Amino acid sequence: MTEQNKSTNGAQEQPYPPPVQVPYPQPYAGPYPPPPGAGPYPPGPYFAYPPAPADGNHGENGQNVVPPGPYMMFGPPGVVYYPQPPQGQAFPAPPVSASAPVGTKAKRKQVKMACTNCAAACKRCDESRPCERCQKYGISGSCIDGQRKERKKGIKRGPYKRKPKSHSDSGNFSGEWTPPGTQAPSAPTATTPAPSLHAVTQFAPPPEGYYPATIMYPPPPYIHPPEGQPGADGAPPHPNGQPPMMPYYIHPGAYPPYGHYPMYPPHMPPPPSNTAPPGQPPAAQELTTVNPSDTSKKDDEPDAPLANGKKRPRSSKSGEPKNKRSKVTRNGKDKEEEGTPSEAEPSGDIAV
DNA sequence: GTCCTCGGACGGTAAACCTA
DNA sequence: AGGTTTACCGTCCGAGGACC
Repeated sequence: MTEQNKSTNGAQEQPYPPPVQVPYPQPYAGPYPPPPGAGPYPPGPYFAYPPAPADGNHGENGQNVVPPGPYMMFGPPGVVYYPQPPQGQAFPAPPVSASAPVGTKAKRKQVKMACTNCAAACKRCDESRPCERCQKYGISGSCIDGQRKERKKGIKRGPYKRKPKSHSDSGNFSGEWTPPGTQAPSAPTATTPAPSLHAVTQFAPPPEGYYPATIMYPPPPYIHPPEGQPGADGAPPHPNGQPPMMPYYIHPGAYPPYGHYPMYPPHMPPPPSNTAPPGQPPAAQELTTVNPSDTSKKDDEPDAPLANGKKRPRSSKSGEPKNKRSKVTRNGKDKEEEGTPSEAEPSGDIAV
């Protein structure tokens, strides 16, 4: 849960765990799910993120027109109801406290190649040339792409540690997804409808601010529709009459927080003793992947962020004289010598 | 108060490794 | 051969010092 500790992106710090009750103006009034408070668990409301439109509900440009949530859900840990509202109805806007996720921010998007000026100033660049920043500072003439170093070759490595395979075949949602940009199966689309039982890992990663829960099961009051028939709530058909297992994403403002949900697959007995009661984080290992962004930064574990979420203090700030535009790169090479724009930049430094 | 610097977190991706 | 894992290398956020 290191992401929790990371940047808050200006969002207010909120206590952990978040308040149990998140005010919600208009409880969902459809035939399904049942009203809050139906079970021996906190009445919610909770919020979840729908994996994809099950009915191929897409916009004109093929864009997913299902609102990104948050959606309402109810139930005890491990149980989330289908979030679809009744036909023609929309869920009310989430409470403000829930729409400003705790400790989250949009994933940083990098340009493929920053211009030499931006690279030297360690500032955001864009694809255009001259880039926006260079235009702003009137140095368009020197706004050129740098030269990318060739990658080292022939470096031997030790044996790889294979990651445990997730059992998506049996419907288990591992709580992980393939990182975007890799060989990830694409999110369900109009042509590839949302799966319901297997291949639950084929959903897109949760939006920023949401956290993966585990497979979700319908609550006891739910009556499964006949095999292959959509539920009255619009839920997708249930193969073999089994309950749908869908990964949902827990909003940080939800309760219980941070997706600490034990799994109760139908073919497995629920964890007996070490399962925490609703609202309590269960014993470790229940859901290891809690945050999407935690997949990165594995090559240097000791570099983990400080416990308080702050960056470690700068090492060279202790009265050491600043060496203007003399940034030493990771490989020990001084950028100054690589023809960085210390002279390309007119009238001294333009870093912003 | 604004500007500027730059440490280091983060992201992209190629190379090395693994498995069918 | 194709998929997975690792780690190199670049980008750029954001804290904090410098400057006006």
